Amino acid sequence: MQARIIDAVVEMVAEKSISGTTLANVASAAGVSQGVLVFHFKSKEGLLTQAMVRLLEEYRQAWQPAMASADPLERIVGLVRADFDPAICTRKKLALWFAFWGETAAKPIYNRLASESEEERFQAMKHACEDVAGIARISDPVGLAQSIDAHTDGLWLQMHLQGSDFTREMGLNSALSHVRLLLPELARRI
Amino acid sequence: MQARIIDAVVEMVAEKSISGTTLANVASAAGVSQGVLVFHFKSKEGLLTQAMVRLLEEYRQAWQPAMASADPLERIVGLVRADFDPAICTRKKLALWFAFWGETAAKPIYNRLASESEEERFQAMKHACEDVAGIARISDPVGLAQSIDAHTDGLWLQMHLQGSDFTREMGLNSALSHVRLLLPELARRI
DNA sequence: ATATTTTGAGTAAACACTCAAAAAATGAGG
DNA sequence: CCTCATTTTTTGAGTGTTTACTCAAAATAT
Repeated sequence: MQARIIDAVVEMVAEKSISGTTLANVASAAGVSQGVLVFHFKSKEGLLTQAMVRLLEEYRQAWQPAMASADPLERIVGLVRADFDPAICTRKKLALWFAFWGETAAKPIYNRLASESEEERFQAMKHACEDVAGIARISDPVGLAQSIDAHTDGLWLQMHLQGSDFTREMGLNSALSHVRLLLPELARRI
Repeated sequence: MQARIIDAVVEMVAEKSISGTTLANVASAAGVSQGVLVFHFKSKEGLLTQAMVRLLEEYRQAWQPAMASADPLERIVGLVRADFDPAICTRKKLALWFAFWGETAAKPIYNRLASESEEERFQAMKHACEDVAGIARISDPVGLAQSIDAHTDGLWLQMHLQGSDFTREMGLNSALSHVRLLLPELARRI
């Protein structure tokens, strides 16, 4: 039930953004009464917060497994691939990310969740880049990590704005090309 | 008067996001009645649209002048610097960009404006990168342009989320370092 | 005198949220 | 396996507030 409700929230936020998401249309989309939304999630903000929590958890589950590899290059590529995973990088979910990012200035809770997620993922990328400096000549591993992350974030923006003109596959190719460019010594392995 | 009203809209959207921006608090912030908002801008959406138009115009005015240069490298650096211009890259205005990007999935008008602005700027970057291929060995000028744009967009996201921990100067340095990395032959000139 | 701009009280609709009552699930004793 | 008391979940009509927007009248500019 809770999952079904959050599904409906995701649907509504993706379609109508946060200002257009109401208890009424979430309840209608989930096929339940408005009362049950408040019973389970306390408020509209609780509803949206849980939707964001689930989004961030899904995202973490997409990149976390790749961190088990001993090879730092595999970890870097794993992190990049996760950003363009078919389960993660959908039009709907990109719309969700941007909807929440659009509210971070007004709602500290969204900012906290987004920052923590971003930071956790960045630390993983940073460690992988620091480790990869052991097998390739890298002058600034932290800068490398920032550059890879910034690039993928920028591609998300382009995918979000350009719609279906810019596909997931194009994004992944661009992101991997960028990594090859930054790690020419290891390019043949990517 | 119109400018004063749009100032108030910018203030409110930055502080309370789009869902928290109402005719009442915009009117109050501008020191005018609600009626005059509707008289000048027809609707809340008209008000927000004009605020976005002004934001995009300001942005264009920040990068457009640098396109007059005959040196493509100067144009590239000019485009990057514009993204971190003190008049452009403020916390308030970043909040505005993300607020509108958060609504693009729901409101086609914001999507159209954002896409057109993004596209126009990308063409400028692409031409500069194609031209710079004449003075440096560049295998993929379009990829270069995408990479630079994606990187600055990603830095905007980090600045937006991380608040004052990540300053404009840090962003500019990171972006310029990235360009140096991509154009090693011309790095000493940047 | 006429046109433009501004006001502010007013309106209907939409909003998030409440709550008493109904329905469904749970689990212990027979 | 049933019974029934208790708890948990769900309903949907209802509440007060806020919302975007209207409009006649007043103020200001031309």
